[in-house]
Amino acid sequence: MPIDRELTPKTKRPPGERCCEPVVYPEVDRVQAIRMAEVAKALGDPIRLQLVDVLRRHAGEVCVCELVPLFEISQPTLSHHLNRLRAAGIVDSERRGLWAYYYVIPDALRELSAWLA
Amino acid sequence: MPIDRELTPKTKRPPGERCCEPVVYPEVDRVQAIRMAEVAKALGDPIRLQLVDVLRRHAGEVCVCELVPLFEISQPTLSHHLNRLRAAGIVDSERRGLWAYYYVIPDALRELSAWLA
DNA sequence: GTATTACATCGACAGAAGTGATTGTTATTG
DNA sequence: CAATAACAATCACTTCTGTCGATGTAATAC
Repeated sequence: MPIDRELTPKTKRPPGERCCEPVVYPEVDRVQAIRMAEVAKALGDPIRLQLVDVLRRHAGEVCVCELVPLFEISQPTLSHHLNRLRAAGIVDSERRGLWAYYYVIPDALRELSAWLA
Repeated sequence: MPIDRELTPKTKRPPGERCCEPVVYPEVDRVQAIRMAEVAKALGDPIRLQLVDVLRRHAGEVCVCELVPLFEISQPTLSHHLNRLRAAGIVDSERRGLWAYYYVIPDALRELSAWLA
């Protein structure tokens, strides 16, 4: 697939002169990139992505035991995935009696979403 | 942080009767989730995220040797990250003489971006 | 009290991933 | 031709990640 922008070819440097100085720089700084990459990494698993999909449209409606049969994984593994989502700041939970209700933290996905758009 | 929706608490099941049937389901199916998770995973590294940030605003302008000094990693490691982005279908490259020009594939991020929004 | 249920934590394991030194490949220069 | 430059590929190493079985904990039911 060709690209639609003009290439700006370089000429070979004279011997001894090292490669090009950078001419462009990232717009997102390092700290921002680390934050967004952490969120992206947490979403980088199909099960976690579907979990977030369920949770953000049914906050407070589903307990963990209802989530387990949605995926072909064991309960400890699901618990682990929820932990990873929590560590990334994407979800949090509330306990009511025997049941735990997870929900997506509002605006947790906003920075990444804005950058992607 | 409390949630703003009403919880729908369950009552304990009678002995022997196993846990709740799922009442809600993901809206994104498995195949879709695998695709998007693959993209998210590739973005789940600060360097790769900044790489995409540079490339999508300067397609065809930067050769790899200009990218190396932007990050504190070796050239083979940068090459490895570019390979991962390519494997995820996010970027592709074109060779011109000694130089390789990477660019972000149009719409490669669209599905994930749309789901996040 | 005991039994049971929902969920978390721990331990272990295989496979994936990030890193760099070294080597290989291709193209340009002289 | 030889020398050099840009980039990719290989190898080795360490750390991280997904998975499950077993165990632990807290709450409810009897």
